[in-house]
Amino acid sequence: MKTHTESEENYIKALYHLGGEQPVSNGDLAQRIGAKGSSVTQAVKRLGQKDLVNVVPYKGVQLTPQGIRLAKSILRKHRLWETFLVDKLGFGWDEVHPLAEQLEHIQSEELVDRMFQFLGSPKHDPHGDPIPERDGQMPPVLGQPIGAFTSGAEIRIVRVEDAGTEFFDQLETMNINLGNTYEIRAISAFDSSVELGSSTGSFWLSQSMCANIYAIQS
Amino acid sequence: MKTHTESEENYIKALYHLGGEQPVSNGDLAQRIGAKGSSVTQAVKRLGQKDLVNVVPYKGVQLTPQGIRLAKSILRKHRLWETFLVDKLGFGWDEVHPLAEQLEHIQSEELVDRMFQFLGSPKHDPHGDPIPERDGQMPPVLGQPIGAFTSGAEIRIVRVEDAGTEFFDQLETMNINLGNTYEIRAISAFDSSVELGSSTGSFWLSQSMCANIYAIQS
DNA sequence: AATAATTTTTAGCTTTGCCTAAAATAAAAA
DNA sequence: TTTTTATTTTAGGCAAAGCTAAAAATTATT
Repeated sequence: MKTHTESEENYIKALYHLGGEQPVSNGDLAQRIGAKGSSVTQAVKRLGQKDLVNVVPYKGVQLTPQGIRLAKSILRKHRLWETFLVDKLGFGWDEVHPLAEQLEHIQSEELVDRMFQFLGSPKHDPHGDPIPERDGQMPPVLGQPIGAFTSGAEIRIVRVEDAGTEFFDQLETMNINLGNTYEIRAISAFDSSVELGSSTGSFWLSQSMCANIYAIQS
Repeated sequence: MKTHTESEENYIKALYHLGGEQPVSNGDLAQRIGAKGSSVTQAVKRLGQKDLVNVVPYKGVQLTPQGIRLAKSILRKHRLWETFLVDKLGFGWDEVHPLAEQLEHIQSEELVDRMFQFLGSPKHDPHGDPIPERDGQMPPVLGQPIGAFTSGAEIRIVRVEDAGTEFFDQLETMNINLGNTYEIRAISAFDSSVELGSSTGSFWLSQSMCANIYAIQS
């Protein structure tokens, strides 16, 4: 696999994040990358010449199969690094993202493979997001938002949205972690907040918290 | 500490490698970096504007105290990453250098500190080279070339020069590793090769091998 | 000391990747 | 269906980093 610049990889990542295999508008891409539209126009032109994207002027940009492969390999690296940083180095959930953005550009298949092994062949990263496999296959996206369960359900937290530092802080202060299990005690008809119960007591979770926390029936 | 480009960091590293705190000629630097003299001239001009080096045209370039601090911090990262790759991921001695060259540019004090802890606060990297400390202090450079010992001495291997893949391969096939202990059985008056003995037998080491392997009396 | 050889610098060109401002196109409103 | 608004592209600049070729300075050799 050829080698790409960091900027190129960032565009590919953004494209995959925004549209997956679907086309993405110049404007959305510009916003995501944090550059001006004109810069994006030429950047995607360069990517087009490398057959990583298809560009239809004034219409949108779409990843080619090659582009998708690359996007997944970057995502794999990103999520493996996050797993390493949290599991092995003891970083907090909210701290690892910017670091992983640097580390994901390190070029070495061998390193990725060894890291994967070292981490115990994880299927999901510390937020519960699926880590693409070597061949590009995606493990299942786990869980449903807590708000989707009905009263009485026994649930286990399996994933949290990357909804910013304040959200992660709130999780921390409420001592909510992946793997925790709760019983849904009540759902407010007024504001859709949810009462979760465990052996150590019970507490209420706002609707916006619930929307960003995913669980499965256990 | 401000943030620098990878190219800048590579120049600083090369400067430190070639001259330490002493001035270095344009030509030597160019050769080390793998660029043309003219490119080096402008590069060091840029570094001069950032107060990382002092440039005397036609004479040479010298790291400033700031530059030295930066050089050591890069070297610290490089050697910590090498340690990680070998100790934790099981890479071979000869494989880690190019990878560490990428990883040494990752910007995060926190990451370095945590990695240092995770590795057990190592003082030397897998080749036995000293890892600069947080504050820039250098642990001792260990050992003397094997050729410097006299017959009968009990020695322990503590460091090997980074003398290329073939050298490392040879170490591997001869099963020579850091920490191994031997007795110096004989020194050839003809070609200065050395006979090393251990519990499992004895063997002869050429002068060039000896020159790149460092040991201490044990 | 004068000339020859080497090293270093300057001048000018290339690519990547970003910018602003103006022109062109597409989408929405009248 | 025009006209207005919003989006996208082109055109022209700028900085980092590299290059080649020519000029200048330094070092070495008669």
